[in-house]
Parts: sequence; structure tokens; C-alpha cells
Amino acid sequence: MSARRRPLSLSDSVQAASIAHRFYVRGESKLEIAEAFGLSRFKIARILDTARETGLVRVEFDLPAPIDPALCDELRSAYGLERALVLERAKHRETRPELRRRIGALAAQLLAETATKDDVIGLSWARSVNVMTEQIDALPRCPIVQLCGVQAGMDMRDRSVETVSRLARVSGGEAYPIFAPLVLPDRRTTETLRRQPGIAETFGQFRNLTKAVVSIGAWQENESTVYDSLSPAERDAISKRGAKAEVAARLFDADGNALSTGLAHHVLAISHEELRQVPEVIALGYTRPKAEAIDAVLRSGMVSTLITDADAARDALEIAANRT
Amino acid sequence: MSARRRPLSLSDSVQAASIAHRFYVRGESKLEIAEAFGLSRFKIARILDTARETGLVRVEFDLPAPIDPALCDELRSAYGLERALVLERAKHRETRPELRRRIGALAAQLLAETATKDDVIGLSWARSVNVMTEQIDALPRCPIVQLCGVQAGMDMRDRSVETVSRLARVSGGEAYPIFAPLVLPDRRTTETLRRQPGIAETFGQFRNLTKAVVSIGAWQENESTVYDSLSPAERDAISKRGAKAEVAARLFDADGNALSTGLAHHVLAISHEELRQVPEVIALGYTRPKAEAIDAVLRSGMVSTLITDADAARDALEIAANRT
DNA sequence: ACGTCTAGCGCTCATCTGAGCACTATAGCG
DNA sequence: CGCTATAGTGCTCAGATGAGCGCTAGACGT
Repeated sequence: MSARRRPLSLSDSVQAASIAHRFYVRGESKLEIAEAFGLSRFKIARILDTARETGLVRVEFDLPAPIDPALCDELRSAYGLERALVLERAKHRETRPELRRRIGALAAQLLAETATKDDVIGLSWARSVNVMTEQIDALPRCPIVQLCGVQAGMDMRDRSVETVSRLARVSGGEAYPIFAPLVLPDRRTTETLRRQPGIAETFGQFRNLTKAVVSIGAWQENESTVYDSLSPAERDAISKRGAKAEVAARLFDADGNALSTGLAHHVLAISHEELRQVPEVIALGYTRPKAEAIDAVLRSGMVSTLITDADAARDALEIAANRT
Repeated sequence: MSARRRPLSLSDSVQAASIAHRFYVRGESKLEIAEAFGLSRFKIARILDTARETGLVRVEFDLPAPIDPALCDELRSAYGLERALVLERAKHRETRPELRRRIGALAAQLLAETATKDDVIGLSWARSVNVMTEQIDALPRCPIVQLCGVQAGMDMRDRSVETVSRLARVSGGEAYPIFAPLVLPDRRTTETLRRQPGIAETFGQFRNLTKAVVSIGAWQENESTVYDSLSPAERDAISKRGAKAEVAARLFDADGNALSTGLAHHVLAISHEELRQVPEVIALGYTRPKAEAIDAVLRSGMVSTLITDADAARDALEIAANRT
């Protein structure tokens, strides 16, 4: 980034460091410093500039979590987000569950500190959301609403329901679960279930949501539990329609447009429109293969906060930059 | 130093860090940043201030040597020095030889990079000066002048002479040694030696000196090789005269005034006056017991550069502050 | 409900700062 | 010896900045 020009001499370095200390740490003005050192303020300005350029002074950030502030800011402004949290790249290679755990921890911290008793919090079905709830041990007394049915996977039967009730227990607020599968065989079954007392009540809460925590899936194998649960024929049909991303079984094309396919009629989940109405949508999306999907969902304008890892963030930013 | 007020929330921290990154690293103006974040520039200014106060952003210095820039600057301005080099406090407790080695290394680096072929460099007799020369492996071709006779100590027979000739060998310039003891039994012997061909020639060089490297001794046991070599009677007589510090066997009182005692007549060394005429005097003084002596010598106005350790620097600054 | 207190915010104005240009000193070269 | 190239320095002026003040909103006791 900053090519170290020449390794300044010791005494110059010390002088520059002293000046930088006065300026950056003690906050003195360049005019004051110039007087103290018997130099012109222009000289002081130039010394400070070269000190930064050569890396003699470094600015470090002591954040309460391992976050890369530069990437956060780039993502935030590139997509017009309210905020972005980008996990710092780990020193050593990280397994997916490890990464998920750290992403979940960030989300947990964010939710725990921003939630108030007046919030109505929605949770989509996702491993990362589940991992998040495991790491929350205090929350104001507010209702917890399940945003979509349960995706039965080998390792996580009923996990979404568990997630909602667990968080409601922590919060002390009401739980609005959905005791039904996410993907159903046909439209009729779906609509029948949709009118079941408990489920209808939960769907009725969608309009009251103030916060939602969702996970971003990419429309490809192993990057979306919904994708993985469909028949090859339906997957491909949806792919052909241009689907790139999935959030709570709702699809988005590369430009972030809501995509209406046959799938929409046989899933139990919050609609595109209802989700868009939620004031604060926290989206979790991580690992490089998801970069395109993250880009797509962010372009939809639906997300207010993205939580991701440094690799995915960089890839998404590159995609955004190439589009210009 | 800066009391961390309250541990800012995660999202505030990230925002503050992003802002700090833009401001300190990318160098954007607060007005630009304010626009990008949709905040007033005042808010940006306050966020930056609190970020610094709370320690969220830290400014670090990557100096080519382990130096404390804040203390350097304080010493420099407190005593009106041209420059001060203060060794950072080591992580673990350091033995005196270790400390001396690091002080010597600093001096070596400074001398090596500031010396030019037009310089005439004087060296006083001292362990630290000797250690310095051991760590210089390149020097412009300039004369090296011994500033005082040899203080015979158990572990360093003839070391001063060796020091001068070693450095002259490195430099390729002329060596002006003093093959005689520093402290002599009486005035007559001293004056006789003073007129010896080689010695007189060296003394003749004193007026040409452009740089001198000297060590500061405190007028107490183990803190000055000259003190240690005198009889108890003479030590005390000199103490009673108010001697606090010694440089090349020349004495200073607490206010930095040159002190003329009987000792002056039986040592072979550069005079107060000749030393004061040297444009650049680099003084080495380290360890806390020497703080008072360092204070005294700096007050004499003779020193242009001080090289010391953090503990001694702090003590000296405290002495200076209490005097006000 | 009412006043009081406090924290947070943005405004004004005097001061400080940066970009760009012009001047000076030094070194290298003819 | 002078000429030129170059780095280093300080000036001007428009734009950025900080200190201090007053405003507003929410918290709190009465």
C-alpha cells in the first residue's frame, strides 16, 4: 500500500516520531509543534506526511471483536448499508464451522447490544443463526419470531424451532415458532399449513418485525440448504431463471431483484415484501463461494447490516467494482 | 494516561474505527467523512476524539530502534537539547551490561549516520563509549581523538586507547590517543605528561573537535569510574564542594555549573571550556541512580544529544519538573 | 404536570491547514 | 566559472477545523 521510500535516519525518525506523538496522541496543532521545534508549519506537515507514508507511524484499532474496519467501511459505502461487520482474516486456515462460530459470535454481540424491549426479532432458519443464538446469554424482553419453516437436514432436525424458543427463553419474551417444514410438496399443503392456528399467528407477526437475522445462501450445491433439498429438476429450473441467492427460501437474481418462481408457492416463509419492510435486517453470509450471492442480496437494498468474513467481503467488493 | 471511559458498543466501535481509518490512514477530511456517513463534521470530530481517548485507535511508532518518542520529546524540550534518544523500557528486567549494550548500540547508530568526513570526533573514556565503538562497523574517514586519559579498571586495561584506535581503524582516519592514565598522583606529573609529544598533539586537537561522545558519571560509588578511583578523603572533599556529576573527569554541581576542584590539576582530560566549544556533544547516561547527574550535566547546556534509558529519563524529568 | 438537570448536537467565528507555486541552495556538468 | 537540475523551503489563499455557546430532548425528582 505505502511504499517505504527510504529508511529514514535514526535522528530524523526520532524527530518525526516525536512530532507525530505531539500531533496524533497529544493533539497539538501543527503551528504549536512548529514553534516548539523551531520549524515552519509546512515542514511539520511534510514530516508528518512522510512519516505516515513510510510507515513510521502506524494507526492501530483496538476493537472489541476481531474486525477489519477498512473492509467494513468499504462494504458499507459500496452497498449503502447501515453497517457492515467484517471478520478479520484468521491467522491460520479456518474450517467452516470455526468461521461460522465467529460469524455467529459477531451477530450475537451485535444483536445483544442493539436490541431493546420494544423490538420484535425475527430469525430465519440457518446454521449460522442457530450458532448465533447459542452465544447470546442476555436480551431484553422482546418477542422472537420464526421467519420460515424448518429445513430438515441430517444434523439439525427441528433446529429452527429450537433456536427461536431458546432465544425467547433468554429474552423472557414471547416465542412465535413455526412447527412445520420450510419446503413442502405442493401448494395446497402449504396453504393449509399456512392457515394453521400457531403458524398463522407467527405469520401475523411478520408485519410487526423490527429486526430480522437472516442467512444468505448461494444458489449452488452446499451453499444453500434450500437448494440442497430440492430436486435436480427444480434446482435447474430456478437456476435458469437467474437465481443467484436465497434468503429464507426467497430468491434473488444477480441484480438483487426478487425472483418469483414456483418455489414461492410451496415454502413456508416470510415474503420478499414483508422482509423488505423490516427496518433492520441483519444478514449473515460467509465464505468466498457466497460472494456473488452476497453481492446480489445487498443490491436488493433489503439488508441494513451485513456480517461476513474478510475473504467474502473482498470478493464481493471486487464484483461490485467490476460492475462500476 | 487516558482513562477508557466506557467500552463503546460494537457497532459504535466499528463506525468509529471506520472513520478513524478514513481520517488517519486515508487522510480524508472530516467534512468528506461527515458527508459519507451522513453526520455533521462536529460529530465526526467528537467521534475521533473519543476514539482516541478510549484507546480504540492507537498510534504506534515503527522506529528503527527501540526508542520511546514521547520521552525523547519531553527531554529534548525540557532541557533545550538538540535531540534526545530514550531507550524503551525492556519487557523484563535488564542487567546493567545489557542496558549498556543497548545504549551503546543507539550511540553507534547515531554516530555512524551523522558523522561526515569533515568531522573530528572525540571519545571520552567510558564503558558505554567503548561498547559503542564495538558496534560501529562503518564511519567516514575522520580523525578520532581521545578526550581523556585511561582510567585503569580491573576489566578494562587500556580500553580507551583501544577504543580510539579501533574506531580510527574503522574510519580510516587518524587516531589521536592518550597513552597515559586519567588520574595522576600530582600536578607536576600531570603537567609533564601533558607536554609529552603524543599527548600534547592529542590535546591540540581538542580545539578542532566537531563531535564528542562522552559518558555522564554521578558523583557516588559505582556511578563514576573517576569517583571510584579517588581516595575517600578526596571524594568527600569534592562532594562537599557540591559535585553531582562528572564528564571526562570534569565536575558539575547540581545547577550544571562547571566545578573547579583540586582534581582538575591532576587529571589528563579535555577541559570544561574546550568541551563546551564542541558543536555536537553526545552524552550517554543511564540507570536511575544517574538521573540527578544527567539533570546537572544537561543544565550546563553543554550537551546537544542525550542518550539514556526510560527510567533515568523519567527521573530526570521529574527532577526538572520539581524545580520548575 | 412541572421545573431542573444533563447529555448530545450543531452553529459561528477565529484560527489552523493543505495545494500549488515561487524562491533558494546545492551539486553536477559543460 | 556559470548553467542547469533538483531538492528543499516558505508563501498565499481558499478551504478545513476547533473552542465555545446555545438549543433541544430525555431523565428525574417533586
